[in-house]
Amino acid sequence: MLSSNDRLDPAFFSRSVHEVAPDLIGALLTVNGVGGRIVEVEAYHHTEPAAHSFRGMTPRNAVMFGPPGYLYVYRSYGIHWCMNFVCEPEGTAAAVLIRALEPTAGIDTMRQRRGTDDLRSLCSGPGKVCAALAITREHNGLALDAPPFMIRARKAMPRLAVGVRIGITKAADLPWRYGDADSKFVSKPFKPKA
DNA sequence: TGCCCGATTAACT
DNA sequence: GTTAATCGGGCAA
Repeated sequence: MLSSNDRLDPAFFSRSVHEVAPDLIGALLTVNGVGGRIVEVEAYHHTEPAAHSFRGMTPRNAVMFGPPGYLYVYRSYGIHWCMNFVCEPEGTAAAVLIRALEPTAGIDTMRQRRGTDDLRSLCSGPGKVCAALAITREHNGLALDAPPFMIRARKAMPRLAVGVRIGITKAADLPWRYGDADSKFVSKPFKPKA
């Protein structure tokens, strides 16, 4: 699952999105050395209607149907980019959306790209993450275990939070949003445990 | 070809 | 809390 240098490889991503998603919380993600600690993600699976892959393969979502450990990038609301890690065995068409990072590397670069100095709003949302990391259509379909990407397993176990996904209307009740319960860098607070 | 709507964000009131 | 910005994908005709 982990290579000797703690880099996450395709075997890590070949598991269920519901194992991969929580395991990504606390992992380090950088693109060309710029990035931070993953604090919020969401899982998407072809069996539920909120997933882009729900209605089969199209030119846009083709990468989701490919092997795990690759990046799926799409344009959101005609304005933003969102990045996903393809998971599960090839052909499953499941992925994890990266929703928020705690900035740790290349902070000045991210401040410039985002046009703000506020650390908390630098990467607190999927569109913001891609803006800060300069992710665009060009990165769609690239392997995650090779430059410019670097994904390292977490060093310490965070307290996990789970909730419903944000900004969707279909399958809106599925609790497939995962986060670090103690991070203040998430896009929206997780509802406290009942 | 046309039409509707979205895995969002920032700037409003 | 509300809403405009902005455009490509997916589906109906």
